[in-house]
Amino acid sequence: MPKQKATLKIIAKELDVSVSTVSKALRDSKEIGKETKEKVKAFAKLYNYRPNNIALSLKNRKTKTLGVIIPEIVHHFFTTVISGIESYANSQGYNVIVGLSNESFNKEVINLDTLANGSIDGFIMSVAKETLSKKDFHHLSETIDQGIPIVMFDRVIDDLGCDKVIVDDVVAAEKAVNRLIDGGCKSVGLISTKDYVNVGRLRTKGYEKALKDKGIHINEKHVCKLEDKSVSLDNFDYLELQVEEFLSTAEDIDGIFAVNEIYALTAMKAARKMGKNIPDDIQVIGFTDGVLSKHAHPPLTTVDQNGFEIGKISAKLLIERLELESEEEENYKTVVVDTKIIERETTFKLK
Amino acid sequence: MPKQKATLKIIAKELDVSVSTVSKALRDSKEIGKETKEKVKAFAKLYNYRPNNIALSLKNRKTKTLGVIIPEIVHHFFTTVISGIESYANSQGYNVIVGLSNESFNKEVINLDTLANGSIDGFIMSVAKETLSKKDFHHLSETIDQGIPIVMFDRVIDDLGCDKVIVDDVVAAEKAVNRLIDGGCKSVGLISTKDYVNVGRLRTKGYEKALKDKGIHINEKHVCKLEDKSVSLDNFDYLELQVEEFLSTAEDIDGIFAVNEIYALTAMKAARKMGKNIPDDIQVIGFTDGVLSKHAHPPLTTVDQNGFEIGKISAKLLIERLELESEEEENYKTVVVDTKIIERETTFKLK
DNA sequence: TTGTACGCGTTATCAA
DNA sequence: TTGATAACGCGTACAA
Repeated sequence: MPKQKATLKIIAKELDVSVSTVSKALRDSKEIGKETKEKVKAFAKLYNYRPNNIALSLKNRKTKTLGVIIPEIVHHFFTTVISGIESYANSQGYNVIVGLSNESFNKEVINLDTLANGSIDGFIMSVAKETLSKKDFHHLSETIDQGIPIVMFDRVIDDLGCDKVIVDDVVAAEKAVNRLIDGGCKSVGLISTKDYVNVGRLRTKGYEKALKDKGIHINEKHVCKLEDKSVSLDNFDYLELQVEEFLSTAEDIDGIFAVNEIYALTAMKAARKMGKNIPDDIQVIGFTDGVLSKHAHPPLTTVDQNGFEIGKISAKLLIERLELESEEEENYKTVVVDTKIIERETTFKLK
Repeated sequence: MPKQKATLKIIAKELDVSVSTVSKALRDSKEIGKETKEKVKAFAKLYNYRPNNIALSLKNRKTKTLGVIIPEIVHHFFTTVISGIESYANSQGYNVIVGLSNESFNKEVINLDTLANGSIDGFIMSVAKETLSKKDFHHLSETIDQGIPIVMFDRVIDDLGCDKVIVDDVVAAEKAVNRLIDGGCKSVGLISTKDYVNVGRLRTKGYEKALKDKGIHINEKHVCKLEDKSVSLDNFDYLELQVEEFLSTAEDIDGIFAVNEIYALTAMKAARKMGKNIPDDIQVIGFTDGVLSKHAHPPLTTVDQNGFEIGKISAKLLIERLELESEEEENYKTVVVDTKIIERETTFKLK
């Protein structure tokens, strides 16, 4: 077993030919004689030669790797997106390097900075919450200015020159609410976040729009906007209290649209505590189709964000841009990915 | 805004000095005059100069990036491990490149192959199930022979020259079973995988050991070994059938130790279907503390694998080996990470 | 104090 | 048909 890694140089020396001959032989150039070619190839196979990626990257000024920066990785939506990115990237001969911002502005900047120095050809990212609230996007515009394209998904910044992949939260929420109404609900309640959280605001908007379109008056007792630093699992108990209070002051609610899984599960738990049955007394639809929904009791009907598709499209947009010869083409796209409702057992079947 | 990326060469030309002067000035070499230094530094800052990682990698024959290859990323345990890896790696100036095998032997080989050609300095990986059942590890030993170190975690191959990070599955399983017995269970059932899955086999062993140590005869009707390509969520229905059958042929079971979350939840579901109450009729302990356990109904008592720690230690071991000058040191370590039981509501409280 | 030359591994171009 | 050279961007030993 050759402990030394094979390079063109080593093969050349061993075979007593020049480096360029070896290179050409291996790439099957017709410049090289049949005999030499065979000799070189046999030797290369024996020594298990592989071209050195780094050298190629340096030469081609392309690394064929994508930098993905996300706020958090222990999170179903983001991992699904990564899955989609990997899948498409690999199929196109690209690798994926992952950076985590942990929702921190500084870590996001550092990540961007380290990777931008030649390690990657372009970024796919979802912005950290801190960055969003700081509204400081100079690191993003700077990397774009340096000629490194970015594709943003989900948490997106409006006026930034880059491709974007999003879900239409308003439409998705409308779908969910309509589904509840079609399933027979008379009073649909909403469990959302405070309005400063982007997705919460948009999904609330969708809720309102759906009701208005059906000519239903919006009862503010049916709307619950939770203060909730991070939709994590740690503050679950506090959430529970808030939701119980909400449900007990709006006894007539027979359908709930919750803007995420956790809220939906909390609502189900609270309802059950009040002796209500799901879906017979209250139907529930959540948002984001994660493991929780699938394994809830009963399994939760949800609006699927389609993370895999988001990832795939993001990778596609980025790679297309990377491989576009003319860098002039600055017609940035925003792709809206479709959502669909995954029917499970917290809603009645439609006939 | 400079659209062109700054290089030493460009700065040198612009300032009409030599490339090495610029290089030295930026690295604060005392060889360079104060004036020149300042001039160069100012210019570099203006042009936002950063050394090109790729060129450095080529020169140093080190990429300062770690390749992580895991079977699946939409999976709580693995993402927790990645989190730990990232955290330590970044603190040491390393990046992390992620490859997914999707439990496939071929994809694992391809991933290893593409990354091994200079893109990374070493691997951290958990082996695909298919690789495990094929028992074909030539790709692993070959990359090690090429001088690229591997650290394996969780799904580990015994006779392979590399560092390993594992949880003592036997002991952890024993703990779980003992906990059930201490909690009053008379007939503890096991839901595990077929024996060729390493962790399944070891946890089964722990189950058997715990019973033997208490002088309890092992009833083969109490043991269920599921055939299960990937513990994913897609084949849930099929799983359910198998578990239901198992439970109905062993009616006396009053405690279940399941080797993963999904199996545990499936068991709970099946038990409930049979009219049994949890924990009153059957107590349950799962393995791997993920979101599912936390939000199960009722919340599931589990053995926590401590993925973050596993990731951190893996990264530490790998980086230490990478930065070891003497490559001779082949005293490979196997670190055993401790597990603990997270008490929730599928077991009785101990007095 | 500054500049030249070299090498990391590869390929493209041009010369032999 | 083969070989030498340059270049990608960097750092450093050595020469000026």
